[in-house]
Amino acid sequence: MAKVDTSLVAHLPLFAGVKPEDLEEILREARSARYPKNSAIFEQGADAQSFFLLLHGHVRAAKTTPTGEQIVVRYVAPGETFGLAMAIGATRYPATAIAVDDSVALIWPTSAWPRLVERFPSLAANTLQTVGTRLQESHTRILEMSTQQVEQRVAHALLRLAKQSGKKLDRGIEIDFPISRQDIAQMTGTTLHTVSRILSGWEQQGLVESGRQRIILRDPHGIVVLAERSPDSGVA
Amino acid sequence: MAKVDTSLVAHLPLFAGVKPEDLEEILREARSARYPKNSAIFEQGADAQSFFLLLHGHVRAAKTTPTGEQIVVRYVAPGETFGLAMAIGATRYPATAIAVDDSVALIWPTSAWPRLVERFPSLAANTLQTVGTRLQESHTRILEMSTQQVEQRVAHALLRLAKQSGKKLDRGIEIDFPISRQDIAQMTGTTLHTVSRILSGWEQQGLVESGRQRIILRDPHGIVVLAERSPDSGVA
DNA sequence: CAGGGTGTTTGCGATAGCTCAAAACGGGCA
DNA sequence: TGCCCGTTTTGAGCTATCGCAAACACCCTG
Repeated sequence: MAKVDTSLVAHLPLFAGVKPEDLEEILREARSARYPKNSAIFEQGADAQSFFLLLHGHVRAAKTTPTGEQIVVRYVAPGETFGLAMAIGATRYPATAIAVDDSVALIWPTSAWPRLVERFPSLAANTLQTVGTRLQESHTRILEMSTQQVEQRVAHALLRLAKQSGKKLDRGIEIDFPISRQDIAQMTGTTLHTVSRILSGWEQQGLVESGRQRIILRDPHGIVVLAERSPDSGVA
Repeated sequence: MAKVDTSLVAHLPLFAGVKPEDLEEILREARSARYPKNSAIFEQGADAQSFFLLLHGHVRAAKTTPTGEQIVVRYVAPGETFGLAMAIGATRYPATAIAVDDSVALIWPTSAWPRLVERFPSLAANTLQTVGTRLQESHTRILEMSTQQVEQRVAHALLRLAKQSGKKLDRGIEIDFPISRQDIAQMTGTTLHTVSRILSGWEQQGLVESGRQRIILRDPHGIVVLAERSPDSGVA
């Protein structure tokens, strides 16, 4: 277990207002681990023994129904925390976390959280902020699912992914991790078939370029237009 | 402005782990106000000058799209906090809060939050817990909207309302505040027409008894069955 | 007690998106 | 290099739910 360089994480929102020497103390309680592509980090319903800070790679958090349907709760990008069950008073993970790319994360034992929060109250405040933001985003998503059609929802989802994990290319913006039609369907509350049809259409119009688990937004602005277009203002 | 009796609020999750004398200090910073039925407490987009703890009544938090569509984010019951924009680092309210019944709330100025959290770190921890729980619920709602049909979603919504704000009657459980078909539609991502049709059907089967802004679950268990029934297992 | 207004019910198309089915595709691995 | 498997595409019906429209019922007010 290599020692973590504080300079790599000092700027993260989680550690805002934490003194460098304190940060070192916090990091001493963590270990780091590597997760190969497609490996599970934790399973929904399992005992929440740890919480995580993603350093490299990308992680998909998904929730499964008793009947086996899944939705993608979110994609975790480097610098973000996940598996914070303890912070919300849960003892089990409410979702499953899978590395969608080779990934590296810092891991703290859940049991360390109360002590850390006591010693460094800004941790609680910072986490509150993050969780609050996620709650907002979650409400936005509900609003979208209630009021928008599938095409607009897919547009919004891609734009968010591009903002969070977009890689600038000459030809456009590429989503920087493998993502399937199925994944997008599970983010937007539709089926992979519908997503496929939509992307095919967009490809024809030159809005995107896509392939197996790969999407490039060639005309981000055009997609913004789609995302904001009111349901009936179709091109005559 | 009458002084608030600590015994009324001491047991609330928000104040868990706060010493009685500290609680008094916290309450000294608050004032209380009365909101008549159907009055606005704050508007989406307005400057978040205060945060609230509901003492009596019921409050509906709703989010509006640029195009005027609304969804109900949640109903606030007595003992719950709302308008915590500051906790999540926002300066404007992300939703509109309306008293659906004559209501009374404690009000703190947003500016007091940082000081309070500094002096009483358990406030942050407790709030984190609450917000985390709401995030969970929010994810559950997304899961439902993605995977269930309208009838099941309405069933779940009513069951949650009954649990949160149900009043036991001989004939069943009554939702203890005025709620319209439209409101339920905005909680479940459908239209008031569809909700009306569903409730009419249920009324025929003796599952509910309902009228103008009033719903009584006459057979809660029957509704649980509906809520959990897989999409296709209709009665032949 | 009548009037007006909000909330509710119900009918009747219209349709977005689902389901089922099958073929084509692409990439990694032996 | 060729095979195999997971992913994507596309077609063709089907239906749950919406959208519109109109009639209705209840409650509060004057």
